[in-house]
Amino acid sequence: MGCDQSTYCRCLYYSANALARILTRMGEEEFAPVGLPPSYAFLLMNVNAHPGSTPTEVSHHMMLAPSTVTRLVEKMEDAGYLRRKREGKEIHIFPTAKSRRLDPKIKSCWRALHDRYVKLLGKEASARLTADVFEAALALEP
Amino acid sequence: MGCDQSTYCRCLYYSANALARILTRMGEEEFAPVGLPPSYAFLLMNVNAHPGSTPTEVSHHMMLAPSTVTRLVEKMEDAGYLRRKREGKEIHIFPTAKSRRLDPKIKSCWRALHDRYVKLLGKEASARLTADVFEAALALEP
DNA sequence: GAAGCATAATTGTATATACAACTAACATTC
DNA sequence: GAATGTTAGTTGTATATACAATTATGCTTC
Repeated sequence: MGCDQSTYCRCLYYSANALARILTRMGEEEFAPVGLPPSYAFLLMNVNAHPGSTPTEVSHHMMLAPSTVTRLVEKMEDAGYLRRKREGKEIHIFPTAKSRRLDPKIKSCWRALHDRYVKLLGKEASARLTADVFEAALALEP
Repeated sequence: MGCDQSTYCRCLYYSANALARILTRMGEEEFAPVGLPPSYAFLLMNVNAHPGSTPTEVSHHMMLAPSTVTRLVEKMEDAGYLRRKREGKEIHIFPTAKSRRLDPKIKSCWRALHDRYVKLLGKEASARLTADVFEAALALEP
């Protein structure tokens, strides 16, 4: 697949998007046991680890736009996993018992996802790639 | 931003998606002069280079699902950039004059995008990263 | 040459995400 | 203490993308 014309595969926009799509699909498969798409599971994991975070904080942690966090939190509140508390102009997000109970399962799916790509890429190579990709994201961030 | 908890940034799902989102935004900015989002511009570039491709071929080149290609081509046909010709059970996609005329501009925006991230990451590092990311995408592809 | 299988493309519907515009609360300054 | 600016969050709307189901065509085999 791809790259017989030797131009696309030298484009980081193209390659990074291709990789992200593949990992998103893998993530959806591996997170199926928790009954939530990976982005929601990540949000719960984040709030479980940092109860009382504000949307702004979450958006920094997860490198997402604030409006995206609003959307995700909204749905998880409707589904009974999170609770929002207004305090002045800030909002604090808290996990419910339901979210806490799910935490071990989320973490085990997360490990399964990790193991799956490590098996295909190799332990060393995948660790290096992940670090390089993350570093590039930081360097390019506006 | 991100990664003060030292867990997320070791997750390729998370890092790859973060990088892809940043590059998508950069792409949107750099491709603004052609008046099309980068994914459409890429499609035109591909069809200009390979007139008569089938959607299946394009979906392989661009590493996209066939249904996504249908959607993209549809819009570009409506906008007068592409033309579909049925031949038996296959479809062949051709550029119109409008698409061919746009080609140099698309390529110059593409170069601008390239230059922009190279400036931030360095020539060597970005070439290596792009190659590694692309190779990983191939290795993980189902 | 009809019945069933295989392949190509499309459509209906859903997720993930963002930007720009807006609202609400707070801070500053005169 | 009213006018102005600033920050936090939300909402309206749009893009990018996919999966599963469907349609349309062609291929095989008996």
